[in-house]
Amino acid sequence: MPPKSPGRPRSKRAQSAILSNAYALLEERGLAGVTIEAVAERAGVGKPTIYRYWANARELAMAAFMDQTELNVEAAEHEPTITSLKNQLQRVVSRFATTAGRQSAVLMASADADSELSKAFRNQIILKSREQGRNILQRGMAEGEIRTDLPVETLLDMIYGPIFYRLLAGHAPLHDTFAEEIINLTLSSIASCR
Amino acid sequence: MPPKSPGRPRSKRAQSAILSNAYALLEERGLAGVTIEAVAERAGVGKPTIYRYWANARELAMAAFMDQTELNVEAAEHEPTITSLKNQLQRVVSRFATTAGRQSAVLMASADADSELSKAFRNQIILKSREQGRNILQRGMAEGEIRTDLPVETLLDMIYGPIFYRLLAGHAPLHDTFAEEIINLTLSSIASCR
DNA sequence: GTATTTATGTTACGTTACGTTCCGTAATTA
DNA sequence: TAATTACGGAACGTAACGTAACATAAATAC
Repeated sequence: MPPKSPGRPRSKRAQSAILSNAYALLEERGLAGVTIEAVAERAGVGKPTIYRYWANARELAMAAFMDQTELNVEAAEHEPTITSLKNQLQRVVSRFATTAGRQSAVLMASADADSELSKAFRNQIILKSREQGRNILQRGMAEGEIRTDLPVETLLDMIYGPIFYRLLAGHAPLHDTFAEEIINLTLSSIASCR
Repeated sequence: MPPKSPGRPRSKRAQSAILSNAYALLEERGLAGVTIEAVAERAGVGKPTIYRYWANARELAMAAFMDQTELNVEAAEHEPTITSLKNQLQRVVSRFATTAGRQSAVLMASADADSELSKAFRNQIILKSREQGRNILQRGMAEGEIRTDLPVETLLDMIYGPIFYRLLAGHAPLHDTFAEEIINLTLSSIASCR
């Protein structure tokens, strides 16, 4: 299965040492602590090896964060929409209520909008939860649980925006009941008339 | 009126040249373009003069942004709460839907949480609108227009969070009807039963 | 007026991290 | 065995940092 090209194959050991040490530095010292030279030293790797894969320290930090993040949980089939929303939002809150999660807002803010890796980071880390939420809402609409006359994009921003707002401004922590409160507030707006 | 201390007084000309050129660079090239050396050259000022006032380029950029920003509009006395909210949110959207406004999210994200100037920036630029919103809501509660059994902090995050979420992720622009849509969605949650 | 004090702009310096280049060595295919 | 590709190490030029030393300018104090 490995591609039979000649030459020394790329070292999986180096690759994963780079990513894991970059992530560790991101947690310990924040984005500013993720310098190529620091990662190279801690990972026991040469600087050119890092530059062969990533263009700069920011992109490496994004790759490291993505490498450590998996948010792929499907909603249960016949769950009420509100329950699905609460569960999903709670998972998102848990992921970002960490030291490194806080840094993801910094990463996104400082990202070069044109780079491919920035787009991937935005889609996979920042916006994936929003896409999942859209799917849940649309299922709820199809099943008649959710009103269909709403500006869905704005509604999604009101559900997921508060998380990144708190990460950014830091005026309040992402506490346990945050997800539930958001969905409860949303609920009274979006539920079909009964 | 000027304090009668001996010695050459601090140059108002230098001070304002530094701030305005820093802001111009922030708009033209983003936060990364605001380097001390670039500002010093454009402002016709020595580097040590800048360092006498600000600790580093980030703090200077924050000061420059604050210097250019005034968000102090009082709500009309006997306006309905919903109208006040819409007007205020619309003003906030207008301020941040600019090139430099976009950079304010970057600034906040990269801010050193411990610095005095960072705290001032957070309070004056990022959170001031939220405080104004809280005042409007509380007035509405006192006058019976707004339910009083809601988690106000979370509600505020759902109103102002979407703005910074869009600045950060850039998945959609801050268009003209954004403020109105947010408040309309909020409205059905918070209005007293009629 | 002269001395004192404080700020200004210039120049120069050491430091950090950048991103690149070159090198000898290692690991794999042909 | 030859060819190819990746590796880690060392060295380099560059950009901007933040600081220090300096002569000069602009104010107050005597």
